Amino acid sequence: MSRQMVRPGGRSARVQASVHAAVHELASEVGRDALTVPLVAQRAGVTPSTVYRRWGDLQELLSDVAVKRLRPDTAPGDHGALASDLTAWAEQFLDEMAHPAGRSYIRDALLGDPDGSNAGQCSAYAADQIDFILTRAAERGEKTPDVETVIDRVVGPMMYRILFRPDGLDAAYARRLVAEILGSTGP
Amino acid sequence: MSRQMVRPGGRSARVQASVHAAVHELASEVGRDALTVPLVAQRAGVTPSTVYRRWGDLQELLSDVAVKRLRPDTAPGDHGALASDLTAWAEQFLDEMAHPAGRSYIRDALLGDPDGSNAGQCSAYAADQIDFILTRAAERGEKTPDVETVIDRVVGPMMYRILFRPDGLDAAYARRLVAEILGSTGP
DNA sequence: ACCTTAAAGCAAAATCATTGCGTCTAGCGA
DNA sequence: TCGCTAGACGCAATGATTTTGCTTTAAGGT
Repeated sequence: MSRQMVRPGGRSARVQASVHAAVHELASEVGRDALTVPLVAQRAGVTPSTVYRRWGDLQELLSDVAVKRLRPDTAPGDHGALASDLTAWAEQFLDEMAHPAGRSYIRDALLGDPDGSNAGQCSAYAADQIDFILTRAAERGEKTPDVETVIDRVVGPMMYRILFRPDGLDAAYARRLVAEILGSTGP
Repeated sequence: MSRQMVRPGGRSARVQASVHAAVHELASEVGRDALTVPLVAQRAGVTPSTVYRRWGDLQELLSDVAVKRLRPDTAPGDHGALASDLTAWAEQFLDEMAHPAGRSYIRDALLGDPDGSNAGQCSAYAADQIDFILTRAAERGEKTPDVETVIDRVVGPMMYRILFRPDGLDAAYARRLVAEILGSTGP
């Protein structure tokens, strides 16, 4: 259940950071599939029981780390027009998510507690970014589709292909989806 | 890696059937999260090492079972027109997949060997059903979108919401997606 | 009917997961 | 500032799962 810190500062925070960093490092050293709780714990300098107590099991931990990694670290760029903003965002999204590492993170995020908000978090990140882009466009006076429409027509299809048919995805696909949605709503 | 049978008939097949059945039964008796390899093996009347040798780990086994369960057992119904056929199919698809059990199967299917074709299989099942519907409509002389378009505009969005935002999904959503795609291609 | 070999059983060893209990420390009120 | 207190961690014992070497079984071909 991804027990969150009750005491944000201090040791608790250090342990969390240390464990997250350990997952991160080991994932690239030995591969995601070779991760085990004892291995991560040793690298993090904590005991396995600490990890089990805080995260429950390896899946929860990985899910937790994945969500953090999937959080966008920067606001969508401003290219002056909705079409360019959305296209650039979709291209970058697809590029990051379609890489093997990105796919792993997504799958891990889907695995956390079923009712837990981990997958929902990821969805919310994307929705926030899209909302930001659309709001900015609206302030420019552009006619915009709403967030749900963009999710249905751009994010959904991209994610489906990333998860279920990871081959043959490229930036042109993202551009096509964006072009189609703007064509039916835009100027 | 979901080692397939090299010897289709005989003991190998019986073991596979027995193990699959055991997963199935136990999943409904004790819940999917309580499944363990030893438990499944005992119910199936095999030794755990057999399961580990054939499937590698529990995830692969569940993924294998999930794909089998997700295979449609019946051809899409004929309602006389593309719009009704597609709508009915989408409604049923959403209904089955959005239920907790369906979501579990999908998530399990996504977990198999990353390069393995388990997730791809599921996608292919849907594509086949859609192709069947579209081909039948074309034979009636109706103008139809192509399969990829239906996947992008109907299956992708539905699957995204099932996986990432499982709340507030209903048949009306499926109907809306189908209506929108036919509106832009159809009569 | 015999041979070959993939696949299953068996059992020991290794690794991982779980849990009770004592210790420590961050955060809080006096 | 100085204790309190409760949550979080470490340690260590216990139980369960996973892995592995070796043996046995039986399917499929000759």
